Amino acid sequence: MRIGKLAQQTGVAVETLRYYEQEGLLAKPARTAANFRIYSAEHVEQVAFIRQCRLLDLSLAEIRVLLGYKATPEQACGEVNRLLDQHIVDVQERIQGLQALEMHLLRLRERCSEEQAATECGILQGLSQPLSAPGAPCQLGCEQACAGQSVSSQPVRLK
Amino acid sequence: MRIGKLAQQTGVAVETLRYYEQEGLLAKPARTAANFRIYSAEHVEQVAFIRQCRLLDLSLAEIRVLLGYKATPEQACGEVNRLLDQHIVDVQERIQGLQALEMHLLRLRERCSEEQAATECGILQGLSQPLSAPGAPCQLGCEQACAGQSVSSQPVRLK
DNA sequence: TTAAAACCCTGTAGTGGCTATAGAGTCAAG
DNA sequence: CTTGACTCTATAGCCACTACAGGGTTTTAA
Repeated sequence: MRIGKLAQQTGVAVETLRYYEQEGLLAKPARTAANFRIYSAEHVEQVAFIRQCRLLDLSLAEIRVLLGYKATPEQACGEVNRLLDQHIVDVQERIQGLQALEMHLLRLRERCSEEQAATECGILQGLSQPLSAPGAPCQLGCEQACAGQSVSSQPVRLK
Repeated sequence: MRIGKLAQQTGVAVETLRYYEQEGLLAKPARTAANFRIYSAEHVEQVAFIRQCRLLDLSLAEIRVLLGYKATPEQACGEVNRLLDQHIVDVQERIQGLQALEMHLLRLRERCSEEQAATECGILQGLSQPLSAPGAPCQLGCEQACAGQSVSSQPVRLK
């Protein structure tokens, strides 16, 4: 099958398939005399695997590792477990960072409920407040609600 | 003050400050005879504002809009409210996407509890399963636990 | 006084995971 | 024989930085 059909069957864009091949995730397919890529059932399976991993937000580097373990089945899969455990921790940390962020945004949003001149806008005022000293509870005027939940001085890794 | 001190005071890297200037977020400062940037107290305030916004994960484009409203204070701030509301919705959607992702990852992780050959590994097996038809409950073997919570066919916008 | 260290400048390339062109060639249907 | 759909390579763009390279300037200490 040619690349368009593989894209259709797997739900992965044609350009992305070429990109995966370039990145060494997808085995190089045979070519026709006119240099068109020709894929087999194994390629379909491989793309499905990659796609599953991407839906779980594994990076291409992590997927490369997993593909390595698939290729050498005699190897113990402890590394697979560790990789997944670490990924789960990463996801959980991102969730926590985003939840703290959400709370700060909601508090900030409360400060301006109606249309008014920008000088009066509690939101712009809240955003204009200078950085508090390290250890201060909250930079956005939500001391009660956000007690102890200060915005970190380094942006959280949210992606 | 020179760029290094501004960086120190605001907690924003020197290169990032130059980048913000290039992107039109930070007003161009005066220069010494030797072409060094010289910043004023207003610059400090502006960088603090930008940093606050970045800590709240607002994009540089969004910050540009907010800076515009700060510069024209007579304008009503309804747009500010709408921008923030949309950003809150975005964050909430990201949280939901990540929580669904976390559940799928935990279910997948349950499938392999010990060291064994990769061929036996429930995780690699789970990741190898072909894409299910649209509407199927779960592609990872967690039909009970994830009932109705199928992994979306498009990757969630997690960033 | 002079040497070293610390700072600053511009410009460019890299990150990840695609996406979107440009400009060309190939193939199937009418 | 032409039209349209498909394919090819190569390159640039996205975001918000980060990290050089290769120079110039200022400060500090011997």
